[in-house]
Amino acid sequence: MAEKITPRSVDYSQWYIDIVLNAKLADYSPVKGCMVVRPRGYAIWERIQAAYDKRFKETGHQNCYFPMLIPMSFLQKEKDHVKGFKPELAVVTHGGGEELDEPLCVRPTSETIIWSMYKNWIQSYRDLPLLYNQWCSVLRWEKRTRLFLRTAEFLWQEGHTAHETEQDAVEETMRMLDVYREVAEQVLCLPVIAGRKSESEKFAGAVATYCIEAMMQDKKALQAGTSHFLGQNFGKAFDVQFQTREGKLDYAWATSWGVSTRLIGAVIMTHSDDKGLVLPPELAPEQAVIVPIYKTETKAAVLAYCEKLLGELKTAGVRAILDGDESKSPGWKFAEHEMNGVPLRIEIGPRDMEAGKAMVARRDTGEKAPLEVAGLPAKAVELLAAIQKNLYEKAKAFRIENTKPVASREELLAFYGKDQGEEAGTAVATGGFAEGRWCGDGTCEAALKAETKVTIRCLPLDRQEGVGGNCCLCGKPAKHLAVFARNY
RNA sequence: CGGGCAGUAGCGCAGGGGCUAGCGCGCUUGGUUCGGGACCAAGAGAUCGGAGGUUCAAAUCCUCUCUGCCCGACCA
Repeated sequence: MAEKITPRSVDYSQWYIDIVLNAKLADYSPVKGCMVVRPRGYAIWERIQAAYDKRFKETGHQNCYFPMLIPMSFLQKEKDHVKGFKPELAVVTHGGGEELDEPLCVRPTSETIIWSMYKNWIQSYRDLPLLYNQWCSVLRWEKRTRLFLRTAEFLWQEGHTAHETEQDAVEETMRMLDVYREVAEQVLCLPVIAGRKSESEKFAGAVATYCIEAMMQDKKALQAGTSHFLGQNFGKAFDVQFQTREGKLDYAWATSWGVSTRLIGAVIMTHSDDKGLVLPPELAPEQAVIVPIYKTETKAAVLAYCEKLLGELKTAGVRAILDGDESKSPGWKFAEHEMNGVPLRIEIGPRDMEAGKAMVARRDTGEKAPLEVAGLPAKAVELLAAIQKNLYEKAKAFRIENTKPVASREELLAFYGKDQGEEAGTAVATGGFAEGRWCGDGTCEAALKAETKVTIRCLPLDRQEGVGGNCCLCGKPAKHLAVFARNY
């Protein structure tokens, strides 16, 4: 099939949709705002899950499962929480043909139902910490949806922990933020900025929200994961009291943290090009594809040569496939596997066979070179590692290139261009990340957002020491170093 | 939820009151091909997004509705 991908320079949004659809990662569902994750997309999700789940276990967490339906009254117990989520709730009012006594909402997140249970399970400091996680889907009635980036129902994981002390909970919040950062960088090749959210961007019900923010190729920011310090808000709302070491009563301290299938969107928008999907080898369902090239009389020999190599690649730990489809020409297969983001393509024809070689092409750089087939499996492992590294480095260089320190309002406005926003159909934004000092006043931030749609993405954790000078927006003394950007 | 655009075969499109709804790609079958999206031949595939209405006659006109995309408002 000759589907064309809209080039990024023409329409970035359409390019993204073209990739998702053509690479068969997901499709629209009959239900508005929902998506079907297809096997190729789900395989990527499984790899993301595996990487995170391993680290959750290593940091002492256990998986569990809580119900999808939550009594409406539970949501109402924490006032900020209900205020934040009410507009996005789906509510079940009937069951078995009869109206329910109490409506049930489909979880938009599970703090409330989980803490209603924690009340029963926590009596003493000896019961703490409670370190639970669940992989599930949640539903938020979104007005405007985009495949993977914002859908009504999405897959995610939510960690919910209860602690004895404030310090323990804060440490947990930061520990999981660091797990998010590490996997994003090492496995997804996403350079991210770890930071704290401003008050206005905080999770409904949290004391503090921390996040990892990534820059997409259109220079907009994407929140890739969040970790919340919930204080005693839910402990109090659900009356989760425990006896302390001193014999007194105290409310449990809480955290929650989540990453979602949005990460797949982040990977696509960070690495892919106009030929299609580009995937970090660690995430790629297939890491190498062998494309045999033969004429009728050379077919058997070429295929045998390919089969042998395929076996060796697998033995070396490479997820390799042989594309033996006889109804497609080699050229078609090249384009197809590029569309699908297979990191390495190995072309083998009679000429290579005679020379004891194979033509190896890298998806990330497009480089193509004949390699000795004898050492190829080991070389493939090296190349995959090199691609993994290159994708991260390239994305990081792009972010640095498009990050600018700003000292004044004028500089900031100039960075984002006079005419704010994007024209329809030319969705590559001006600007990028602006780094500026900030007074910490929410009105300052709100005014900027109203005028330019630029918001404070986060206050980077490692850049807050000795922030002096004045707010780049209002000129008053600054308290923080902030990263500004337009965002998804 | 507001403004704009679009829904006709799996995909991309044409047809804008009239008789059997076309085309390209893809798909099926057979054959020839095979180093960057091959070719020939023969086939299959559509209640024209849905509902209602106007009419002798509706894919085509009218009303409502659903879905997607872009822009805005809202937002983990």
